[in-house]
Amino acid sequence: MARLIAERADALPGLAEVFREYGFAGASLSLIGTATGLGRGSLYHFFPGGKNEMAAAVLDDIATWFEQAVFAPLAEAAEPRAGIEAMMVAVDRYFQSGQRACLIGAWGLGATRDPFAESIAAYFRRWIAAIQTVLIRGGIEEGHATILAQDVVSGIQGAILLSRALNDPGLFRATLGRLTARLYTALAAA
Amino acid sequence: MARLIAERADALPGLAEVFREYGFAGASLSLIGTATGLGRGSLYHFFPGGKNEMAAAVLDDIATWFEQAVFAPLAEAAEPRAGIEAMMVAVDRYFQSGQRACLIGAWGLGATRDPFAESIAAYFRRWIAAIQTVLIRGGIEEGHATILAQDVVSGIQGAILLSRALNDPGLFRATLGRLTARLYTALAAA
DNA sequence: GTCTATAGATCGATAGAC
DNA sequence: GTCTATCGATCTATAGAC
Repeated sequence: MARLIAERADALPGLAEVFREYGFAGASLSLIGTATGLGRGSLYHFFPGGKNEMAAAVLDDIATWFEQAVFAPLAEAAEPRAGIEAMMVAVDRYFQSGQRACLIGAWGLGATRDPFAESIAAYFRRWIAAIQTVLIRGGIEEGHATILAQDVVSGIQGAILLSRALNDPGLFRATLGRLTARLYTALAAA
Repeated sequence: MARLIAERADALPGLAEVFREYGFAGASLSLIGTATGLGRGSLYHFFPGGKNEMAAAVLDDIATWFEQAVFAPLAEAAEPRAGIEAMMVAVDRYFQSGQRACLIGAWGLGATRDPFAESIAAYFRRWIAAIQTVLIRGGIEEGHATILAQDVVSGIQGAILLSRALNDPGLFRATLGRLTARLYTALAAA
């Protein structure tokens, strides 16, 4: 039987879960060891740079995942509205209707941001650009597309936060629906 | 000359700053001692329950501050639009155009939420209710007022997060402006 | 590559002098 | 009330056996 953890990448989901739930400072090597099933020796074998390297790898992994599971379907859809719909479905699933926090967003709020500031900023810049491109392709003027894209990303992050705080997944899904409708309206008017 | 820290309340701003920046787990007693100018002995004199009691006191203090500095002007303005304007000005100043994180929002995203879940939820419920009341007073139907109020609170939180992540205070102010405009439009149509 | 043992630092919290 | 000293626990990281 194959080992459960054969390479570095296999540890990333467990790592992400612990970091997301406990933050960088709160994610102890004990918690990480339990979540990944790896001892200290193995963890430092895969991540010689310790927690910092683990965190960087997780951020990278999330960015890669969004690239293929969210931005690609958004850009490659035959039609802007279909792309937006695909993005929203992926977002709702990934964030579990707002009950699963956005690790990158949460880290941007505190001092954890500093060592990873550029990764965090790049993630959001990329997301905004991906939406903006689709809106421009749909005939919306560039400046307006920028504002709409920022509002959507900001709106999704706010909805995660509020939906989690109020323990109300319905609030997240309803907000996603209204954001989608706003983009459709803007596209219809363009 | 009077002591700088004469009572528990005097330590709260320093405590809030450390908790906001480093999170609950990352806020060590060393950092807290430096920020407040208090030794361990004094801290445990004022907060016998340790970090948990400090955190609870900070959450309480923030809720009280919002009550008088944000919700009261919102409710007591002669006219709904003036109340909303007063709220937005207070919010922009308090969150320093999005460069200062919302401690309560950030804590809701991680495991720190658990011991304080009710305080966190109550803060956001109260904020939403305060806006909703003003909108209803302005003639907006209750269900619509709920959605608008949720969108505003969620939008503010998302704008803090995105504005901090992108290090762009202008994004926060612009988003506040658009949220205000949406409420004005809804009020004008009511 | 994975383990245990442990170093060395720091953690939250307490005790007792003043 | 405030301090210093210090406890035991836990932390990150390393070392070395297998």
